[in-house]
Amino acid sequence: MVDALTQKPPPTRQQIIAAAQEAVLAKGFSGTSIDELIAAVGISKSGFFYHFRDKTELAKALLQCYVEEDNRIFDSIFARADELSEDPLHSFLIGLKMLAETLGDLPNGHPGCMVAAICYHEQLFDREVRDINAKAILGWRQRFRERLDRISTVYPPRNPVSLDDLADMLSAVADGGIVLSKVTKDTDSLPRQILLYREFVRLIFNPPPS
Amino acid sequence: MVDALTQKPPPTRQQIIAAAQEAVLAKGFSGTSIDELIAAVGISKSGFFYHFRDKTELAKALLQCYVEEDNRIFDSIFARADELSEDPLHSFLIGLKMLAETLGDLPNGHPGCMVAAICYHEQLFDREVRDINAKAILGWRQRFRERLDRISTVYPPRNPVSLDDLADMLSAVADGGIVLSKVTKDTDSLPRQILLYREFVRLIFNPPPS
DNA sequence: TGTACATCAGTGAACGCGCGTTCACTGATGTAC
DNA sequence: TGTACATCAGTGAACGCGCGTTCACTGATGTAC
Repeated sequence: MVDALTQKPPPTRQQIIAAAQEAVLAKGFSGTSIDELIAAVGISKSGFFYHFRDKTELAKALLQCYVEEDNRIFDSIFARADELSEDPLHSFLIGLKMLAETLGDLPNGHPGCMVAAICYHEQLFDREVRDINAKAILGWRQRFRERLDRISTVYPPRNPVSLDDLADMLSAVADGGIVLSKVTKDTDSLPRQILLYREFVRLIFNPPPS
Repeated sequence: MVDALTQKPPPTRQQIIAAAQEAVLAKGFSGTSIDELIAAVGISKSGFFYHFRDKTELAKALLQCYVEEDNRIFDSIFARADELSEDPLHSFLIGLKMLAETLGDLPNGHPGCMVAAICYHEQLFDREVRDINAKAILGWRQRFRERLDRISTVYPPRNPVSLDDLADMLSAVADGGIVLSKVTKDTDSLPRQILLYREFVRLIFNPPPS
């Protein structure tokens, strides 16, 4: 759409993935037909099978794309946060604030989490796809766990919580916040949930007022 | 299964819904065929259409059943918690603990949240189904919001948070925790997320140590 | 108590459309010598 | 520079299976009088 006006349209494979992403998040995987994807992209059915051996390979690509994009966003947001503060707690809080803002700026709200969507189709796929999903979640755990570790050396937590669980909680609140937003059609409730999580982190690590 | 040994097997309609619930949470709605449901229940295809006008009416029944059951569980857990403490904060904390234990006792982990599953199929259904979904989430908000209101009159919150958002956060953490559990195959991470939420509530309302 | 009718909980056969997949083929571009 | 071959990014037609849905029908139970 946007690229139609610029020099190079995205390669066909990426167009298929983009169309599939939107459709799968709105109708489920089996509810999304190859016919509708090729109609959206403007190729023939055999064109689709040139890019993907079968439909489950599309699911794999969809998931991989989503996870990579997600990680790119996290990378850039929290790298920027690190530039703004050297204190690990402040940097994390700044990053969470920016994450909430980024999510709030999405025009139609977050389209949905592909990890959750695939999770609710797990029995349709082989171990490989499920492994990508598990690796994604464990990757986020590790990513945030590292920050929480650094924070806790400077600010010992006020009460003993598992830092792995606290790291996971961000994924959980995001996933749950997305459902909340989609179902209530309140695009702002996802960022507000992220900010609540931020408040929790602050309460846990902030030294008691002396 | 269990009822096969007792006097009366559950009525056919309930058997269909039970089979569908399991299948839909594992393979998505379109990925679940009527054929497999009637094979599981042991009736003919026309038998299915005696109970449901079409497939989307099954989705509606599925969702309604799930929400009602969920509300029954919340009712019983938090009623029991109210018996154990008159203090609104303590009662809520007790209820959350019991909720975590209940979820942890599920033998194969939580099978999945039907509200989230339907949410990721929204475009397949009409307004009625989506309304049931929205009403369910708003019902949970109201349910927990009332408790938070009572708590906050006794224990003014330590920092200004929206009690609606805090109520929603329980749904979000539960929904996200379910995905977390399913994807990582760690059935215990859902209850641990609930307990983290509990910790957050405690931190917000507990009076600072004097 | 017997008969007539109605409702309940299904059966069995058929239908036709849409789905994912395959296969032989093609024109444009790239590479070797 | 010309020719031969290979690869890329697809096309078009066909296939057959499974899907949701319909329709006429049925035996068992319940109800009216």
